[in-house]
Amino acid sequence: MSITIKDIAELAGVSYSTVSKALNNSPLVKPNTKAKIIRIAKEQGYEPNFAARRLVQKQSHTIGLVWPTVERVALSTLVTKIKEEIEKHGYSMILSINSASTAIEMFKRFQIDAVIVFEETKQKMDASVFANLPIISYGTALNNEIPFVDVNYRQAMLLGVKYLVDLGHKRISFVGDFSPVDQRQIEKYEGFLEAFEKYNLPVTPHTIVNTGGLDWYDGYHATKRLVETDSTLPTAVIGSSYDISAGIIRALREKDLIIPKDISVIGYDNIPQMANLETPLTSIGPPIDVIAKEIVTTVFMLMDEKDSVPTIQTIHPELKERASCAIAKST
Amino acid sequence: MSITIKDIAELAGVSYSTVSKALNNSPLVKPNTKAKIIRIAKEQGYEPNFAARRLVQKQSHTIGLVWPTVERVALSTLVTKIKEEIEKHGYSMILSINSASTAIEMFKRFQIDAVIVFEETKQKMDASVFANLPIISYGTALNNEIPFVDVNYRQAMLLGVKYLVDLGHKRISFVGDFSPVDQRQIEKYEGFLEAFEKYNLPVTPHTIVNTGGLDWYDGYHATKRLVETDSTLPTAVIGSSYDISAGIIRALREKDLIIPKDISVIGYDNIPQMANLETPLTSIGPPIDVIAKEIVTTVFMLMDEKDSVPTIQTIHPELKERASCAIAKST
DNA sequence: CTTATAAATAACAACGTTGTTTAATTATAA
DNA sequence: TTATAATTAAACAACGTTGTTATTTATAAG
Repeated sequence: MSITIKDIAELAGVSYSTVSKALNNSPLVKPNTKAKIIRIAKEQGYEPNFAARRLVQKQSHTIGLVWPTVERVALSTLVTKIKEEIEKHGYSMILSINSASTAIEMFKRFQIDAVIVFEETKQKMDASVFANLPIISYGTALNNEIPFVDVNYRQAMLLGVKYLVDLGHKRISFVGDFSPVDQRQIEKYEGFLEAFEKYNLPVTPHTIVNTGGLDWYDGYHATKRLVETDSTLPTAVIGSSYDISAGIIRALREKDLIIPKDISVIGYDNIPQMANLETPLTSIGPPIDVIAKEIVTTVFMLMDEKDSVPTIQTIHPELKERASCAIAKST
Repeated sequence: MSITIKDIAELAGVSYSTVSKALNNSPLVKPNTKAKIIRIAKEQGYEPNFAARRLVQKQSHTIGLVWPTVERVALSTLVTKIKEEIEKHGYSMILSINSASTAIEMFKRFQIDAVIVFEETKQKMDASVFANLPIISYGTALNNEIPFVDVNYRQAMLLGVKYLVDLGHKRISFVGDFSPVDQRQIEKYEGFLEAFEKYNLPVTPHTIVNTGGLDWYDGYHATKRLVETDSTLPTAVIGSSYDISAGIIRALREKDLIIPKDISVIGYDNIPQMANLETPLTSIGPPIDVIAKEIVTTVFMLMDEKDSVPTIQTIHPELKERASCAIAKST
């Protein structure tokens, strides 16, 4: 049996309501008694029962994050950032790796104040599951009722292509996976094509390189194939993700192509790790802290007043210059 | 204001205690009334208040997992497995990426029934933090009071070396990171040396290859260095982790060395992903499900009766044959 | 010295459940 | 019928807090 405010009340010779006030640092109790009560509480190793507290105050000051695909590293940086952001608001974050609906059920048991969902695939979820619960999704729109924080992938590609064009590049390749399951990858691909059209760039058989996967070696193999053809090489390459870009760099280096002297490279995913690659990579996409901040801000807005939040919120990408791009050699 | 059993009682024309019993499927209420109450509850979208329930029943049927280093993929498979194992016991799992002591504080607020800690570095934690809380650690001993599930890395290396020796190999290399911070890596290294001595194998400058890091490219570079020397190549290589082994395979393939015809490879980390590498890799270490099961079993033992659990529990490794080892060519 | 006023504490009613006790109803046997 | 047992439902006391209201005690004003 753990110790309660009643036990402390007894020991201090006051009523338990006084103990409650003292421990909550209420001005309604005399400094003397307050000090004494706090002392006794500490001595006795008192730990508040949060179930009881939550029964009367409705909030838990905790936000739940649903993250069923822990195996995907890409998001882990974002998760960490979101946690930090949440803590700035004086809240805690808790994680579940269950599917969205199971996770939400569990979070409700813990009287979580709001939920953030990272889910790769669109879920059919009964509206009753998230009724009266501030909830937001990132990555995939779960449902048209649930506010959704999105990234403008097309604009990111436009940004990247424009940057390269401004440096004088014309032969640009896109190395990415555009398997039909992942909407985000497709948007990157389409964004690239859009930009290509906009800048009137020449499409060749090597403009688009399909990796067929999202791992580093998928990018590696694809790039290997690209650079081993006899035709003229591109002067710049855009990789569709952090991992793929790592593979690209590896393959280029093996061919003794020097970045950015011989070839320029841009990678999608604006994360700090980009700087740690063999060549620090110029990257596109919203900086990870911007995404984190946006998500967290939206959640808190949602908790304040449900109606003020737009259903879709789009984050705009930025370009972060590092050391992997140079002016195109005049060919 | 959400709906409570009292509201349902009113609607059903019974007392709230009857509603409670009906919803808990107690035999003390007539099937008729029970059905009616359940129907009304469903109609009204009743959701139990778990804070209230927990106030009277002390258990939450949830286990917390502290996992401060989400960025490390290696463990994510294990985390997923542990979750499944916990669910087999009818419990839920919840995650925190905070440091151990912060996470435990939060878990206590949620009346978590037990805690599992994955922590890379030894923590100094006040005993009061985990007093009266079933807690267990994996990976690193947190504290001599907290039961600790360990892996016998030395034995794993012995197993691997023995297996290769039995296949006739004599020139075996160990590719791994033994930076002084990670105790586990060091034990693998020492285990390898121990085995080498036991089987009287010849130590050469290439017996031990230090990667200086745990990423795939660390293994890749190290192996590259190894195979590009002029001296006689080893006939077998042991990689100290999944990622490093992936790098080893890549480097060997690039040198047109065929696995296992030209060279045999064993990787530490007995995870299913080993089968998906370019060459399915024979691996050593406790199978991930065995580790998960051991951890979860220990936690439940701990919840039952605290004293029955030994402070250190060692899991023994196994060798999983796949396609990466062959009989040594007679040189 | 009252008496009004402020400060400090005590008392008590929530919060939404569960589990135990008590009461009311119904069925069964004498 | 009536006493008795079995079934069903109601009543009530927890669980450990917080917040509101009531009471006591100290302080100041007249």
